[in-house]
Amino acid sequence: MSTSAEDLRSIALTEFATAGYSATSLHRIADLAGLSKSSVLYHFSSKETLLEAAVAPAIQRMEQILDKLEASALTPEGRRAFLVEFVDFILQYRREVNMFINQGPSLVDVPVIDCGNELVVRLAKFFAANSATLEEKMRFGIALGGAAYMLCTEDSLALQAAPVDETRTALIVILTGLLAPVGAPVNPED
Amino acid sequence: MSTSAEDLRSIALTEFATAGYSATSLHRIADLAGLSKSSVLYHFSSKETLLEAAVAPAIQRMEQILDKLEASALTPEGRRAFLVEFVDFILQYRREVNMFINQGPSLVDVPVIDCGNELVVRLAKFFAANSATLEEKMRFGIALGGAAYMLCTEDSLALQAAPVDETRTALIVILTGLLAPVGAPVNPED
DNA sequence: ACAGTCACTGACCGATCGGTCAGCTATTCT
DNA sequence: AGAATAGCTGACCGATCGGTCAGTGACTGT
Repeated sequence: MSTSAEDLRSIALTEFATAGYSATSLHRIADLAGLSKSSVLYHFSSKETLLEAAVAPAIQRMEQILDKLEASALTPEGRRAFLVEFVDFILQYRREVNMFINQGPSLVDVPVIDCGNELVVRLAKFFAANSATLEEKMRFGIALGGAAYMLCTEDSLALQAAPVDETRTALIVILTGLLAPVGAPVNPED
Repeated sequence: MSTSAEDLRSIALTEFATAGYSATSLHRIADLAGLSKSSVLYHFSSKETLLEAAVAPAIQRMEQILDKLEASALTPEGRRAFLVEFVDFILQYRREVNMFINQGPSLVDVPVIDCGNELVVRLAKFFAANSATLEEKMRFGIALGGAAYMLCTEDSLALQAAPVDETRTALIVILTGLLAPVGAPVNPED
């Protein structure tokens, strides 16, 4: 059976995302895992190493998505393909995305977080380069930050839990409307 | 000359919003203010008191806006009036809003934060009660979280600073589109 | 039987945290 | 002049932080 290492990674990720990295002690992570603090430091040599392990998969995936986005021409089809990929990405890695959105700016000097922040900047620059107006740039920020916020606080805000596929569909619709090129129809199927 | 109390409040608010409440030490606040930690605790009897003083005005204002919203019928005009008020609110209190959006869930048990979180829930419930579909509810969350995210990270994301009134106009346009009743025209002036 | 590795632990370390307290200086009030 | 107050400070406190280290029991390969 997969030993505690993966459990620790997941527990730490959840705590880092919900309570905050600096507000989460190794002691608490150990308690939640039913281990001692020393055991946590046996699997991960430091708190920062644990953070890196927690967010690394999300960073790799985001790099893939960005590479593909930057390589493709910005056709409407490419834009929509990216959007679906992006929605699936934040659905799958919602805890990690929440960390970068909420704590990214405050966790500078942690290398892996800086790396993630650079990805956000890359994404922002790509959209900024393809948007003429301030409004378009802001649409991107609202879409990214808003989707991440929505996914990570839906427990406390939404009064009942929604099925993932419904959430996914709604997200795609909303983000499509937000990120559509200015002047383009919001519902292309009309 | 306004003594250090108001300076401390503002410095603490900025640090709490950008670095996080638990990641900000009284020592750092004191340093930024050019005072000693003891002086900070002279003006505010505890770190939590300082936090309360920092966010209290925003909470009061938000309560006003919510009272007015809940008292008014949900006419399109009322909806738009609220939206403008809300945009001005997050523009004026962007640091406080950023705190509640990013750290609200993690700072439970701090009474003043709980109070602010209740306001967010009140706002969410109001919109949920007036929206039939999951998508509509999510539009609210994306609008709120996205606008707050955009305003508080525009320094690191947007490559040049935008004038406040341009940001305001763009925000109103985007949020109007997001929060418009389903089926309503996005641009009513057509 | 024995050496080695793996998973884990408690004791301990220095640093830093929020907070207390006695005391200092400058100004104000009487 | 003398008392009181406001603003501020350094020394100090217990708690907790991330991290180190010596050791322990279980399991494995020889």
